[in-house]
Amino acid sequence: MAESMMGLKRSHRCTELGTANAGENVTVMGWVQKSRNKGGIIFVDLRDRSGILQIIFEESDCGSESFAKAEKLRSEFVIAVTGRVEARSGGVNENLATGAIEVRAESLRILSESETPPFPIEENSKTKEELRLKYRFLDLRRPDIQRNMMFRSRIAVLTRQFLAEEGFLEIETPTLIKSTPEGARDYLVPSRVHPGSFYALPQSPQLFKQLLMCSGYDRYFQLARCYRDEDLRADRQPEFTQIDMELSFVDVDDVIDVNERLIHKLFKELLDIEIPLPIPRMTWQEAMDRFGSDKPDLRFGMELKNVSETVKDCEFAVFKNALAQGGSVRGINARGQGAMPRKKIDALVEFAKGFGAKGLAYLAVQPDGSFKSSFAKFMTEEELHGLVEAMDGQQGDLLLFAADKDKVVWDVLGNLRLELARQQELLKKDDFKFLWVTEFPLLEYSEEQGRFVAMHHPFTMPMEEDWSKIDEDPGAVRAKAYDIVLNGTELGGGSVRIHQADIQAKMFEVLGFTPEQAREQFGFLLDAFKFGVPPHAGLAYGMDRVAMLMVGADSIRDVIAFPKVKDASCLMTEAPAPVDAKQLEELGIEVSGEEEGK
RNA sequence: GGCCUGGUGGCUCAGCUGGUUAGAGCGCCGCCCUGUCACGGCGGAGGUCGUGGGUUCGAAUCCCAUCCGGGUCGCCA
Repeated sequence: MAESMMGLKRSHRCTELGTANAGENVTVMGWVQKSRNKGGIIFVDLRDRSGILQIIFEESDCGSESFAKAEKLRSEFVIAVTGRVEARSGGVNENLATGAIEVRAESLRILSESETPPFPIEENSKTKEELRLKYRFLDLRRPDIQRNMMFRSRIAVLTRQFLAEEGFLEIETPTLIKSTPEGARDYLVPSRVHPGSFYALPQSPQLFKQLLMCSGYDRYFQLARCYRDEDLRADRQPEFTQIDMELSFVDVDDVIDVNERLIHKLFKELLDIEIPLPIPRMTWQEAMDRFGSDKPDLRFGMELKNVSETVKDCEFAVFKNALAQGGSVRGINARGQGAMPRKKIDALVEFAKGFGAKGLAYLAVQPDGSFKSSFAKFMTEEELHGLVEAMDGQQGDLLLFAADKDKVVWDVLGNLRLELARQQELLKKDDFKFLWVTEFPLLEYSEEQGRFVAMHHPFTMPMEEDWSKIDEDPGAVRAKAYDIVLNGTELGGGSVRIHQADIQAKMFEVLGFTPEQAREQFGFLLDAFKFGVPPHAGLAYGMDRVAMLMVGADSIRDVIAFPKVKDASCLMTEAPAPVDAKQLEELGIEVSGEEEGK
């Protein structure tokens, strides 16, 4: 049934036509969004990636053959229409960019017919994501997803353009690499030629971009696909794209400068939003103390206050014990929430427990100035007033306190702060608050592994003034590492890298690598560093997250053409899937009977 | 792996304190309609209530298991 488009050439996309084209003969092609057959006159909404255009069919214009075909049109048929652009003689449709015009069809070809799609191809789809992802090729036809994909493309193009102008070279690095046990789990790829040996897919191009600096390329970037075999989240996919860069002969400020200008350009050109420069900076310590998070959302206040000093002599056992064990007591002030019903407060307590809190102490300042509190009976009137004052508590405020180890207190209050903001709808998607978080700890202690691990990665440069503490107090050493944060999301991160062999050797030692293990894992990098390596630093953005926040999507899946679901499978292709025994045999991989039977 | 949440015609949902032939809107199919654009009118088809088991005279509804999504904690150097 499908007709050929021989002899036809598309002249315009649907919304490239306007009143200025009235009288022109045009050829448009696309999908039938909707057909309205009035009997002797048929209106067809034609859709392509640019938008919608109304076609009008009357037998006197298009002839009986085309008219008969027009009567058969159904949703998602692919058609080509040649005709004349006219100002509408009926009413203008204000909802359509092309609402003032229509194309009066002179001929119609049905290039492809369509079954009725399993769900409507429309904006703001209410269809379950499960179904949309199974038919992702149809879902991708929907205007909002198409806009997202086009927006994403512009991010990529502008980024390339900007970085090229700044002297960056786009260089590709391998995606079949050597596995490194630190960090996230690797995806492994078996080698046929080396049975029993595996490549890993990169979690990032980290080592290669550092080698490029050694090799003198000076400024590198890449839109790099990266892979991490960890569980998914709304903003995490097993494969994702980094805007990855590395620069030689620079320090922190140089990296920040060029990236602030990149961010400014993207927001200006894509959203016409002027991001004020310089972007504010905050040390990791300050971020934790004020917001309980290393990626604070600055769209609202509700900062944490440390009241350990204020309550240190009180008789409330929860506070006392936390302090006795070296922890702290901190609080947040939910302004105007003093009348929150008990049930809702209890829900907040449960929420807090989800982040490791044993409980959550609260104090509501009543309109008459009296207190309603879960712990008032353990404190003197004087102590209570001191606490309220320390929290700047006004009438009608709700004060919430967590007491525990610092790490728990930060986590609990940092997340509680976000939860309260969500409840009060303080998080506006079109409000973009950037922040650099700097001076991250170099190392953090892993209870699980019983040793210090790199917070960023083992090649991160410590701050010179802290380096002397590496032996007696490794946890106190700060790093020349920085994250770029937007509205509570970590958009990207980077660091100055170690380029001195002695510091690198010490790092490996602290991380528990023997010199042999370090050699085995990173020998090529250590070798490279023997032959003249420039000081260098870099940064990588999660490009999907950048796109997600810029378009206001709730999930990273909305800006990825073919995303995977929670268990890292693809509902459309059904990857991953079992493979032929013969394939496995070639790879030298044996399948145990148990697995086979499963 | 834990916790929360959802699965009922093609789509979105209602029904869920157990009780006749499981409803609605949209979509779909047929006929009619020359200015529609959420077109309209008339008629029609379409559902093993995710799957399996159990309780019961009787299960969409209660119980158990399991599958498939979503959120989140762990995890993500």
